[in-house]
Amino acid sequence: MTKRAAAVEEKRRAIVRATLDLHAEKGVERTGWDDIAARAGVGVGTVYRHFPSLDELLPACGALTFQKLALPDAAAIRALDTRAERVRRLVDELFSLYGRGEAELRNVRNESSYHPVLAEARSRIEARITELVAAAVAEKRDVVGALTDLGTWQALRSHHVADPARSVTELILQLFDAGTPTR
Amino acid sequence: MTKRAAAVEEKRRAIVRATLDLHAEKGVERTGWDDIAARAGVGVGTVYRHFPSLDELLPACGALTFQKLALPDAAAIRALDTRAERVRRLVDELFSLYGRGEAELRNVRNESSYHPVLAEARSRIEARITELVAAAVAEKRDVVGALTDLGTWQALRSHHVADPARSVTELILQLFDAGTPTR
DNA sequence: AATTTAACGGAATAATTTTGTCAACGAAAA
DNA sequence: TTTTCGTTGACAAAATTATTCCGTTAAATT
Repeated sequence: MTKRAAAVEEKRRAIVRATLDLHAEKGVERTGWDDIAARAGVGVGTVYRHFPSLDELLPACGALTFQKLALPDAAAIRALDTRAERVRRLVDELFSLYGRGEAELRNVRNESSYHPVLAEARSRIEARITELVAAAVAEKRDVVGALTDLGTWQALRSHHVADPARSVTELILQLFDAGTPTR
Repeated sequence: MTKRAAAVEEKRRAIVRATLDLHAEKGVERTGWDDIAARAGVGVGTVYRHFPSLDELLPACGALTFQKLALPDAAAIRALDTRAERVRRLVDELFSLYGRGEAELRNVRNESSYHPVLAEARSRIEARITELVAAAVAEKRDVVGALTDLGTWQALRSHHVADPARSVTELILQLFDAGTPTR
């Protein structure tokens, strides 16, 4: 009873992967069952057999997504001795997170308003990011939070800044160094 | 023939305003004719009489929106003598633009992919912003562009930074001042 | 005042999209 | 060989969205 089970599991995986792809491409709301079936190379009936409703499908996607995101741990940052090190690490961790989860994070932001599952994912993620920032700096958390925010990263990205992490790290450190603020 | 015409014009205005409100609230795609009619306090038939299709309605909204946005003029920035002044002015202009057109600019970004009208508006807006940045600084346009981008502004906003314009202006000026970059 | 004209409203209808089912099929398991 | 069970995709049901139509109303015209 194993060849069969393997095939089933494979289809299940294909369906989840197809769903994730489509979500990344056109968002959660605009992704329908037929889309998923077509993309996964299976019949609609099969999709329904595995996931009777979005309440089964979305969590399956969510699990994979969180696995992919691999939210960084605040302890690793807190453990570092100097602020400069912590900031550097913070920015590196966050920006590589954004890099590997760009589409997912975008959807979570854009569609959380009308989908509870996404709203919950969003607050989980944002809570963790807040922790990370708090672990890195004790002051100016607002500005640091903003400079390491997804929105800022996207801005750096779309303006083709060569090394976003380096730029932001330096900006933040200057922010603290600045004994005599310019002007 | 004037009392009638005035009433008609008033309805027309109500419809456009309702549409803009709804777009701001839930996006263009999720706004339907019935929504618009209800919000404007008119019948669906009336909406159709004034705007037979989205091809009439959206441009009407667009015109009002661009009027509201009042895209800043690059010449005003270029005319300033020092870089510090130009940067300060750039940030002020852009951030107040973002402040007054937050919802509209968000939609233009989020929905430009599936609506040509929005795509065109987007490129018009972005072209102008690029001009403004170019008028303010000759070097590091990428980073300056990023730091004054809508995404960055939204990040500052959501992180409750007290005075986003001041913060960013200082960051940018430090960026140029920094004789000896930190570390 | 009577008549014409044109906008209005919104129920009714049509079109589209989305969701969900099912009987026939076929390959693995018994 | 027979049974079991996942698969399929055409099809039905439902929900959503778009569009029309005509009776009503009020301004304009005569």
